[in-house]
Amino acid sequence: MEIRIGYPCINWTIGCKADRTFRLKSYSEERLVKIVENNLDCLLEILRFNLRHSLLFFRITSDLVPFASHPVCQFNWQEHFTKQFKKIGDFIKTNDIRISMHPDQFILIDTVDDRVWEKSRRELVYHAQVLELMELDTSARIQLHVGGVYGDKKGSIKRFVERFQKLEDIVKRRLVIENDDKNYTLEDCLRISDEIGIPVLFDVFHHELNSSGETVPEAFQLFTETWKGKDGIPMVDYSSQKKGGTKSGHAVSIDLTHFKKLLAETEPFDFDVMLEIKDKEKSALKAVKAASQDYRFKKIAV
DNA sequence: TCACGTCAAGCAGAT
DNA sequence: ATCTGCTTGACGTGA
Repeated sequence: MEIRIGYPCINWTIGCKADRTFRLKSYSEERLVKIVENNLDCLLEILRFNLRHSLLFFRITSDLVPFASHPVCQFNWQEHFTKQFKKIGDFIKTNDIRISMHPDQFILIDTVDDRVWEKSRRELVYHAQVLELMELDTSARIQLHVGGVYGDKKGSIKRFVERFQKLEDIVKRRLVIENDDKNYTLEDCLRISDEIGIPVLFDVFHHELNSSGETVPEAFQLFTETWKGKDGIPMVDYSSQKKGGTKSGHAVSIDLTHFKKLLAETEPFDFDVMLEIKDKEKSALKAVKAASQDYRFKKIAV
Protein backbone atom coordinates (compact mmCIF):
# COMPACT_ATOMS: atom_id res chain seq x y z
CA MET A 1 0.00 0.00 0.00
CA GLU A 2 1.55 3.21 -0.95
CA ILE A 3 1.28 6.66 -2.35
CA ARG A 4 4.49 8.50 -3.07
CA ILE A 5 4.50 12.23 -3.80
CA GLY A 6 6.93 13.99 -6.10
CA TYR A 7 7.70 17.08 -8.15
CA PRO A 8 9.49 17.57 -11.44
CA CYS A 9 13.12 18.32 -12.16
CA ILE A 10 13.88 21.47 -10.17
CA ASN A 11 14.34 22.21 -6.49
CA TRP A 12 14.31 25.86 -5.44
CA THR A 13 15.27 25.32 -1.79
CA ILE A 14 18.73 23.87 -2.12
CA GLY A 15 21.29 25.97 -3.89
CA CYS A 16 22.10 23.87 -6.92
CA LYS A 17 20.58 22.95 -10.27
CA ALA A 18 20.65 19.58 -11.99
CA ASP A 19 19.57 21.08 -15.31
CA ARG A 20 22.42 23.45 -16.04
CA THR A 21 23.19 23.77 -19.70
CA PHE A 22 25.07 25.92 -22.19
CA ARG A 23 24.70 27.09 -25.76
CA LEU A 24 25.16 24.69 -28.64
CA LYS A 25 27.54 27.21 -30.20
CA SER A 26 29.83 26.96 -27.20
CA TYR A 27 29.86 23.16 -27.13
CA SER A 28 33.08 21.48 -26.08
CA GLU A 29 33.88 18.22 -24.33
CA GLU A 30 35.38 20.09 -21.40
CA ARG A 31 32.25 22.17 -21.08
CA LEU A 32 30.02 19.12 -21.24
CA VAL A 33 32.00 17.19 -18.63
CA LYS A 34 31.97 20.10 -16.24
CA ILE A 35 28.25 20.71 -16.57
CA VAL A 36 27.32 17.03 -16.29
CA GLU A 37 29.51 16.65 -13.19
CA ASN A 38 27.60 19.53 -11.65
CA ASN A 39 24.23 18.14 -12.73
CA LEU A 40 24.86 14.65 -11.37
CA ASP A 41 26.19 15.98 -8.05
CA CYS A 42 23.17 18.21 -7.73
CA LEU A 43 20.74 15.45 -8.64
CA LEU A 44 21.99 13.41 -5.70
CA GLU A 45 21.69 16.47 -3.45
CA ILE A 46 18.07 16.93 -4.51
CA LEU A 47 17.30 13.27 -3.90
CA ARG A 48 18.84 13.55 -0.42
CA PHE A 49 16.66 16.60 0.29
CA ASN A 50 13.64 14.71 -0.98
CA LEU A 51 14.34 11.72 1.24
CA ARG A 52 14.58 13.93 4.32
CA HIS A 53 11.11 15.25 3.48
CA SER A 54 9.36 12.02 2.52
CA LEU A 55 9.28 13.03 -1.15
CA LEU A 56 9.89 9.66 -2.73
CA PHE A 57 8.94 10.34 -6.33
CA PHE A 58 11.06 12.50 -8.62
CA ARG A 59 11.22 13.40 -12.29
CA ILE A 60 14.79 13.65 -13.55
CA THR A 61 15.37 16.57 -15.90
CA SER A 62 15.94 15.92 -19.60
CA ASP A 63 18.76 18.46 -19.41
CA LEU A 64 20.88 16.22 -17.16
CA VAL A 65 23.28 15.62 -20.07
CA PRO A 66 22.90 18.57 -22.47
CA PHE A 67 23.04 17.70 -26.18
CA ALA A 68 23.37 13.99 -25.34
CA SER A 69 21.41 12.99 -28.43
CA HIS A 70 22.69 15.78 -30.67
CA PRO A 71 25.17 14.92 -33.46
CA VAL A 72 27.58 17.47 -31.96
CA CYS A 73 28.07 15.16 -28.99
CA GLN A 74 30.59 12.48 -29.86
CA PHE A 75 31.74 12.12 -26.27
CA ASN A 76 31.18 8.81 -24.51
CA TRP A 77 29.46 10.34 -21.50
CA GLN A 78 27.91 6.97 -20.69
CA GLU A 79 31.28 5.45 -19.97
CA HIS A 80 32.83 8.56 -18.45
CA PHE A 81 30.08 8.93 -15.84
CA THR A 82 29.29 5.26 -15.22
CA LYS A 83 30.32 5.40 -11.56
CA GLN A 84 28.38 8.56 -10.78
CA PHE A 85 25.22 7.20 -12.41
CA LYS A 86 25.55 3.95 -10.46
CA LYS A 87 26.03 5.83 -7.20
CA ILE A 88 22.81 7.79 -7.77
CA GLY A 89 21.03 4.60 -8.80
CA ASP A 90 22.13 2.86 -5.62
CA PHE A 91 20.75 5.74 -3.55
CA ILE A 92 17.45 5.55 -5.42
CA LYS A 93 17.13 1.79 -4.98
CA THR A 94 18.22 1.75 -1.33
CA ASN A 95 15.54 4.26 -0.45
CA ASP A 96 12.79 2.91 -2.70
CA ILE A 97 12.49 6.17 -4.62
CA ARG A 98 10.35 6.19 -7.79
CA ILE A 99 11.81 7.87 -10.87
CA SER A 100 10.29 9.21 -14.06
CA MET A 101 11.55 11.21 -17.03
CA HIS A 102 9.55 13.31 -19.49
CA PRO A 103 11.13 14.22 -22.84
CA ASP A 104 9.79 17.58 -23.96
CA GLN A 105 7.45 18.66 -26.69
CA PHE A 106 9.89 18.23 -29.57
CA ILE A 107 10.00 14.48 -29.09
CA LEU A 108 7.36 12.95 -31.34
CA ILE A 109 6.94 9.31 -32.22
CA ASP A 110 3.97 9.92 -34.53
CA THR A 111 5.52 12.81 -36.49
CA VAL A 112 5.07 12.90 -40.26
CA ASP A 113 8.65 14.15 -40.69
CA ASP A 114 11.29 11.40 -40.82
CA ARG A 115 13.99 13.77 -39.57
CA VAL A 116 11.93 14.58 -36.48
CA TRP A 117 11.31 10.87 -35.96
CA GLU A 118 15.04 10.11 -36.12
CA LYS A 119 15.93 12.88 -33.66
CA SER A 120 13.12 11.76 -31.35
CA ARG A 121 14.29 8.17 -31.45
CA ARG A 122 17.80 9.24 -30.43
CA GLU A 123 16.52 11.43 -27.64
CA LEU A 124 14.42 8.57 -26.27
CA VAL A 125 17.50 6.33 -26.29
CA TYR A 126 19.33 8.99 -24.28
CA HIS A 127 16.56 9.06 -21.67
CA ALA A 128 16.56 5.26 -21.43
CA GLN A 129 20.35 5.19 -21.11
CA VAL A 130 20.23 7.49 -18.09
CA LEU A 131 17.90 5.07 -16.32
CA GLU A 132 19.90 2.03 -17.49
CA LEU A 133 23.17 3.54 -16.21
CA MET A 134 21.50 3.97 -12.83
CA GLU A 135 20.60 0.28 -13.09
CA LEU A 136 16.99 1.01 -12.20
CA ASP A 137 14.30 -1.59 -12.80
CA THR A 138 11.44 -1.00 -15.25
CA SER A 139 9.33 0.79 -12.66
CA ALA A 140 11.42 3.84 -13.64
CA ARG A 141 9.51 5.16 -16.66
CA ILE A 142 9.74 7.58 -19.56
CA GLN A 143 6.47 9.38 -20.12
CA LEU A 144 5.46 10.81 -23.46
CA HIS A 145 2.38 12.26 -25.10
CA VAL A 146 1.05 10.53 -28.18
CA GLY A 147 1.98 13.59 -30.23
CA GLY A 148 0.48 15.61 -33.06
CA VAL A 149 -2.77 14.93 -34.91
CA TYR A 150 -1.71 16.22 -38.36
CA GLY A 151 -5.36 16.43 -39.40
CA ASP A 152 -5.81 12.67 -39.19
CA LYS A 153 -6.05 11.21 -35.70
CA LYS A 154 -6.62 7.62 -36.79
CA GLY A 155 -3.64 7.70 -39.13
CA SER A 156 -1.48 9.35 -36.48
CA ILE A 157 -2.34 6.70 -33.91
CA LYS A 158 -1.57 4.01 -36.48
CA ARG A 159 1.78 5.67 -37.13
CA PHE A 160 2.48 5.81 -33.39
CA VAL A 161 1.81 2.09 -33.04
CA GLU A 162 4.00 1.19 -36.01
CA ARG A 163 6.84 3.46 -34.93
CA PHE A 164 6.72 2.12 -31.39
CA GLN A 165 7.66 -1.31 -32.68
CA LYS A 166 10.79 0.18 -34.24
CA LEU A 167 12.05 1.70 -31.00
CA GLU A 168 15.02 0.21 -29.15
CA ASP A 169 14.17 -2.36 -26.48
CA ILE A 170 15.58 -0.17 -23.68
CA VAL A 171 13.07 2.50 -24.70
CA LYS A 172 10.14 0.17 -25.30
CA ARG A 173 10.30 -1.37 -21.86
CA ARG A 174 10.17 2.01 -20.13
CA LEU A 175 7.81 4.06 -22.28
CA VAL A 176 4.39 5.06 -20.99
CA ILE A 177 1.86 7.33 -22.69
CA GLU A 178 0.06 10.22 -21.09
CA ASN A 179 -3.25 11.87 -21.95
CA ASP A 180 -2.77 15.49 -23.04
CA ASP A 181 -4.81 18.68 -22.77
CA LYS A 182 -5.78 19.06 -26.44
CA ASN A 183 -5.29 16.06 -28.68
CA TYR A 184 -5.26 12.61 -27.16
CA THR A 185 -7.64 11.69 -24.34
CA LEU A 186 -7.42 8.94 -21.77
CA GLU A 187 -9.65 6.87 -24.05
CA ASP A 188 -7.23 7.30 -26.97
CA CYS A 189 -4.29 6.33 -24.76
CA LEU A 190 -6.09 3.24 -23.46
CA ARG A 191 -6.78 2.13 -27.02
CA ILE A 192 -3.10 2.47 -27.91
CA SER A 193 -2.14 0.73 -24.67
CA ASP A 194 -4.39 -2.19 -25.66
CA GLU A 195 -2.51 -2.55 -28.93
CA ILE A 196 1.08 -2.25 -27.78
CA GLY A 197 0.87 -3.22 -24.13
CA ILE A 198 2.45 -0.19 -22.46
CA PRO A 199 0.96 1.51 -19.38
CA VAL A 200 -1.01 4.74 -19.43
CA LEU A 201 0.07 7.55 -17.12
CA PHE A 202 -2.99 9.51 -16.05
CA ASP A 203 -2.79 13.30 -16.00
CA VAL A 204 -5.64 14.53 -13.79
CA PHE A 205 -5.46 18.14 -14.98
CA HIS A 206 -5.33 17.28 -18.67
CA HIS A 207 -8.30 15.01 -18.12
CA GLU A 208 -10.27 17.96 -16.75
CA LEU A 209 -9.54 19.87 -19.98
CA ASN A 210 -9.82 17.03 -22.49
CA SER A 211 -11.68 13.76 -21.91
CA SER A 212 -14.57 11.60 -23.00
CA GLY A 213 -16.38 12.44 -19.79
CA GLU A 214 -15.06 9.78 -17.40
CA THR A 215 -15.17 10.75 -13.73
CA VAL A 216 -11.89 10.54 -11.83
CA PRO A 217 -12.87 7.25 -10.11
CA GLU A 218 -13.87 5.82 -13.50
CA ALA A 219 -10.59 6.96 -15.02
CA PHE A 220 -8.62 5.35 -12.18
CA GLN A 221 -10.51 2.10 -12.65
CA LEU A 222 -9.42 2.11 -16.30
CA PHE A 223 -5.83 3.33 -16.43
CA THR A 224 -4.58 1.57 -13.29
CA GLU A 225 -5.23 -1.76 -15.01
CA THR A 226 -2.60 -0.95 -17.62
CA TRP A 227 0.16 -1.12 -14.98
CA LYS A 228 1.24 -4.67 -14.30
CA GLY A 229 3.90 -6.32 -12.15
CA LYS A 230 7.28 -4.97 -13.17
CA ASP A 231 5.76 -1.68 -14.37
CA GLY A 232 5.46 -0.64 -10.73
CA ILE A 233 2.38 1.01 -9.27
CA PRO A 234 0.49 3.47 -11.52
CA MET A 235 1.86 6.97 -12.08
CA VAL A 236 -0.29 10.09 -11.99
CA ASP A 237 0.45 13.69 -12.95
CA TYR A 238 -1.42 16.24 -10.92
CA SER A 239 -1.97 19.97 -11.23
CA SER A 240 -4.74 22.47 -10.91
CA GLN A 241 -5.53 25.46 -13.05
CA LYS A 242 -3.62 28.68 -12.69
CA LYS A 243 -5.93 31.34 -11.30
CA GLY A 244 -6.54 34.06 -13.87
CA GLY A 245 -4.08 32.54 -16.29
CA THR A 246 -4.48 30.71 -19.56
CA LYS A 247 -6.66 27.63 -19.58
CA SER A 248 -3.83 25.11 -19.59
CA GLY A 249 -1.49 27.03 -17.30
CA HIS A 250 -0.35 25.20 -14.21
CA ALA A 251 -1.12 26.60 -10.75
CA VAL A 252 1.58 28.57 -8.95
CA SER A 253 0.94 26.77 -5.67
CA ILE A 254 -1.09 23.74 -4.74
CA ASP A 255 -4.83 23.95 -4.09
CA LEU A 256 -4.98 21.63 -1.09
CA THR A 257 -8.75 21.32 -1.12
CA HIS A 258 -8.58 20.13 -4.72
CA PHE A 259 -5.71 17.76 -3.91
CA LYS A 260 -7.46 16.26 -0.88
CA LYS A 261 -10.51 15.70 -3.05
CA LEU A 262 -8.31 13.67 -5.41
CA LEU A 263 -7.04 11.54 -2.52
CA ALA A 264 -10.60 10.97 -1.34
CA GLU A 265 -11.88 10.10 -4.82
CA THR A 266 -9.09 7.66 -5.58
CA GLU A 267 -9.42 5.47 -2.53
CA PRO A 268 -8.41 2.59 -2.44
CA PHE A 269 -5.97 2.85 -5.36
CA ASP A 270 -2.22 2.97 -4.85
CA PHE A 271 -0.26 5.31 -7.10
CA ASP A 272 2.67 7.70 -7.29
CA VAL A 273 1.67 11.29 -7.90
CA MET A 274 3.79 13.96 -9.58
CA LEU A 275 2.78 17.51 -8.64
CA GLU A 276 3.21 19.73 -11.68
CA ILE A 277 3.03 22.95 -9.71
CA LYS A 278 5.19 25.96 -10.41
CA ASP A 279 6.65 26.32 -6.93
CA LYS A 280 7.90 22.73 -7.04
CA GLU A 281 9.00 21.25 -3.68
CA LYS A 282 7.19 23.94 -1.71
CA SER A 283 3.78 22.64 -2.76
CA ALA A 284 5.02 19.05 -2.64
CA LEU A 285 5.80 19.52 1.05
CA LYS A 286 2.30 20.85 1.66
CA ALA A 287 0.91 17.83 -0.16
CA VAL A 288 2.99 15.49 1.99
CA LYS A 289 1.50 17.09 5.07
CA ALA A 290 -2.01 16.81 3.66
CA ALA A 291 -1.48 13.18 2.68
CA SER A 292 0.20 12.09 5.88
CA GLN A 293 -3.15 11.18 7.43
CA ASP A 294 -3.91 8.93 4.47
CA TYR A 295 -3.26 5.27 5.27
CA ARG A 296 -1.81 4.80 1.78
CA PHE A 297 0.90 7.41 2.19
CA LYS A 298 4.41 6.00 2.38
CA LYS A 299 6.13 7.47 5.41
CA ILE A 300 9.82 7.71 6.02
CA ALA A 301 11.27 7.27 9.46
CA VAL A 302 13.80 10.09 9.70
C1' DT B 1 29.00 44.20 -14.13
C1' DC B 2 24.60 44.41 -16.19
C1' DA B 3 20.77 44.19 -19.51
C1' DC B 4 18.32 41.71 -22.51
C1' DG B 5 17.89 38.93 -26.81
C1' DT B 6 17.88 34.49 -27.42
C1' DC B 7 18.24 29.56 -26.66
C1' DA B 8 18.49 22.06 -30.39
C1' DA B 9 14.28 20.47 -31.34
C1' DG B 10 7.44 20.94 -33.05
C1' DC B 11 2.75 21.20 -32.99
C1' DA B 12 -1.69 23.71 -32.73
C1' DG B 13 -4.48 27.57 -32.39
C1' DA B 14 -4.95 32.44 -32.48
C1' DT B 15 -4.14 36.82 -34.81
C1' DA C 1 2.24 34.40 -42.48
C1' DT C 2 3.63 35.17 -37.94
C1' DC C 3 3.17 34.82 -33.01
C1' DT C 4 2.34 32.38 -28.66
C1' DG C 5 1.74 28.52 -25.29
C1' DC C 6 3.65 24.46 -23.68
C1' DT C 7 7.56 25.76 -19.40
C1' DT C 8 10.95 28.92 -17.57
C1' DG C 9 15.08 30.31 -16.52
C1' DA C 10 19.50 31.51 -17.59
C1' DC C 11 23.22 31.61 -21.08
C1' DG C 12 26.35 34.67 -22.91
C1' DT C 13 27.04 38.58 -25.93
C1' DG C 14 27.66 43.41 -26.29
C1' DA C 15 28.00 47.66 -24.04
